[in-house]
Amino acid sequence: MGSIPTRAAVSEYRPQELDRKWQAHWAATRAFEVTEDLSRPKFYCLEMFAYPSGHAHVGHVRNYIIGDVVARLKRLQGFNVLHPFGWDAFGLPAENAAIKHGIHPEESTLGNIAHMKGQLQRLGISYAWERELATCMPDYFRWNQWLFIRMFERGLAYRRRSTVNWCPVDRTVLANEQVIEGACWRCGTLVEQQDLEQWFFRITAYADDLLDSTEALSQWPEKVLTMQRNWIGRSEGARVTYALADHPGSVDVFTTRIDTIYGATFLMLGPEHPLAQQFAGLSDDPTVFRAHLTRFRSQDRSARISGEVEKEGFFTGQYAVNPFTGERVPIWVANFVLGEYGTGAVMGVPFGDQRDFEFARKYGLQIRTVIEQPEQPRVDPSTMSEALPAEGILCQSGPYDGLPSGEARRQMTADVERRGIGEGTVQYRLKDWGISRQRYWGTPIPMIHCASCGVVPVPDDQLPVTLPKVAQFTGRGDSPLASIPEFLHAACPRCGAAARRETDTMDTFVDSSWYFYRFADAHNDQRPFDPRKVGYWAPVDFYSGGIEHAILHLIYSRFFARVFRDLGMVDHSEPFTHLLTQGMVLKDGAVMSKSKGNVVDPDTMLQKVGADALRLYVMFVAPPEKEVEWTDSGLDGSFRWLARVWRIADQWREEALVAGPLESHALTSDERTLRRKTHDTIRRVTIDIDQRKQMNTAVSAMMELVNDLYAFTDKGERSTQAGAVAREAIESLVLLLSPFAPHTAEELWEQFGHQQGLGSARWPVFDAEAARAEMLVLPVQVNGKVRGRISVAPEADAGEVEAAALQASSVVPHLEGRTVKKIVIAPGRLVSIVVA
RNA sequence: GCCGGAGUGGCGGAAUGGCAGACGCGUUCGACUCAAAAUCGAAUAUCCGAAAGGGUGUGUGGGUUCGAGUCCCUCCUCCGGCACCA
Repeated sequence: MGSIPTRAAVSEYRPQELDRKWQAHWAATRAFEVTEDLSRPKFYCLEMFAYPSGHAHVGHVRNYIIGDVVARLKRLQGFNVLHPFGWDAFGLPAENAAIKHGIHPEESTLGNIAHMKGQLQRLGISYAWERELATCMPDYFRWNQWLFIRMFERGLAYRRRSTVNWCPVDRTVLANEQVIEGACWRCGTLVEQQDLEQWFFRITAYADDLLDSTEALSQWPEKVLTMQRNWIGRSEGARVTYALADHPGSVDVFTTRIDTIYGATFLMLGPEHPLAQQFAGLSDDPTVFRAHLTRFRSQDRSARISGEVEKEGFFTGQYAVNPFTGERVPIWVANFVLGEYGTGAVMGVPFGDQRDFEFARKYGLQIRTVIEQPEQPRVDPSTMSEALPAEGILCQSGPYDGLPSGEARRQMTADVERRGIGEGTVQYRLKDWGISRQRYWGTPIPMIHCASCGVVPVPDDQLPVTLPKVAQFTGRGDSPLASIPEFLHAACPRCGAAARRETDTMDTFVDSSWYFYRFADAHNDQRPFDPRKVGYWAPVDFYSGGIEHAILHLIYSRFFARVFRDLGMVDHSEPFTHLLTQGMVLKDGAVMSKSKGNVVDPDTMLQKVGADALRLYVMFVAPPEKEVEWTDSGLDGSFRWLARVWRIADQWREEALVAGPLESHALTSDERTLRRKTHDTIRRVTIDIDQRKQMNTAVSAMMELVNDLYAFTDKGERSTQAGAVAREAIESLVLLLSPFAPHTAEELWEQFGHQQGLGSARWPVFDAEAARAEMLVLPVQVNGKVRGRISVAPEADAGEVEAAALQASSVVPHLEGRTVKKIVIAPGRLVSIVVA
């Protein structure tokens, strides 16, 4: 039974033609450009901008499609939608390519941008391209410099010595990302550590703000919030001063367990601790002492590579006084004490800390029981096989005996404060953000070093400090800018004397920490942005991107939002209201990469099936957060389905065009059924995209509607209203589909007689009355197993439903000879009968 | 080690505590065709059964409930993050 009536010849679905036609139309009508409009609600939809590597693969593209579905939905819902795109255009790969191939980074970057922009346009992503920005352009990075100076003025940008990764063969500093298992990614040489003067951003000033506000980010994935909280790593404790026993001076330690201080039988310094150096001089053999220190310090780095390094230490020959017990305790240097956390020194409590326990056992240091559990005998240290970190009741702790741990911490902290030998403090794992890069292809740090005035900012009216043209990239020497005399030599802005320009550039994460504000006012040449424009558009309502930025970019951006807030330029603290972290697209079980040769090129797919099938497939294959494996057969399926939509629309077009208005009271049963499906689909697709961000189930819902449309068509029913009902179904479908398959949708919309285009269409409205079922079919369970089903009116009361259930022919046999104990009715869901 | 997340057909996946496997891929069958492709339709967890029907089934074992993929507890596996943070 060939179900398709053979009236007119069915027109063929040729998506590539539609892509061209509608992309040209959108460009000509500037369909996605926007301006501020206070009469309409705004919606700022953003995908993380791209590093212009040269070619976007389908893994990148997935993110842009997710954002485009949301942006197109929101436009149809009547929002004024800002949906911009730009380029994270500074960075090491371009500079390394310059070293290797001799192409200037600017040239290769701009070329890559042009190519990738073409790729995105061919996908029909609805960007407001007039707001496009590239961070490597002076009209963008001058505002990095402007902001840097504002931060410098407020003490949020400062300079100090710090340790960096240094490759001795390439003679250059490497970013952490470029250190692969302790070695330089380019030449494979083991990376060394060097102390250099570096610029830092004082992100730690906002540690509590950043931490506390995670509570308010209700539309962020819990996973990302957890990662950020761990990264900030707030821990409450106390700083306690130990006096040296035999010399003037003291050592501060940080502890979260001051309640165990009576068990602190020794003290440990990290190898970087200044006192360790001093003690070397006092020791019997300073040379051996210093050799140990050096060995520990180099160990610390290799420990990160190999994982575990055995806990080791040595006695310094010096003693400190435990301020609570008054005992002399030996001071050791230990290889596992971190110089950069807390005070760089810790008290050793072998009873309660596993590391201290192992250390004490190894070197025969005293272990003292200071916590006991109610109703249990006091632990004998000689029988312990591991530390007992649990809280409990203090013992052998002088006047604090009998106190529970928490209360003891409060009292003991108060007591050290009263005695002036410490205080309650908070420590963070978060460190200030080192932004100096000894590289060329980045934003020059706008500072001048003057022998008499010190570090002086470049005056605002001399910004931007631009990058000098470099003819040859050798990859040798320190900062490439340092070897360019025209750049290096500058007059001090304050005294006019000959001075030296800062030759480091900024970490590219600076560029990406505020680009979302610049999009609101992308061409402002007076300031980074007009606060009124940002006030209209920001914060970003929907932000999507890779999970790899869960900490880095997303915490830096939250930090910058606070800086702008405190500069009075934005009125919020959180820049991204709703965050979606999209999963990666794998091919052959691995992340796509050029080196693995498993890249799926979107352009190849576009030639094969068109933009819409690619977009639809990527949305249908799995929920957006999930990692997915690319399959060609799935793509073919999406193409076939779009062609199926095309054909059914073609079937009904003529009848739809001549059909009169839909009269809901005059419909046949089949017509009412299709109508119900239409409106149920509107409801489901709207919720799936708008609220749940489950694009895959939205597509499923549309597929069901199309299946029902075919079934409806198959019945051959041609009442006066059939065309009107089919028209409503197809037009609704076209609108629901348009965020996913905009080219096909525009074409069908036009074919159904709409001259205005989807730009002036409105998202379909769910009609609850049309979606209401006439009869409900309820399953009937007997003792938890489905034994039959009954058909009841939606408004039937409990008594009627109960009676129908008990009389259902397939149910009756299961009730025979048994007593009905209970009947549970889940309204509109099922009936559950419990029998004895 | 600590902190997250996840385990459902051959595959991707779906299920406000209410008919497990929607939708799609694949496979099989039918229609159309001289034939094939495309298309349209049907079937497709598993076991017993000719069928009607029945049993079993969402990593493991328990629990709560009239009812558990979903909630609670135990364990196993996988993925991700942090990892000597005192």
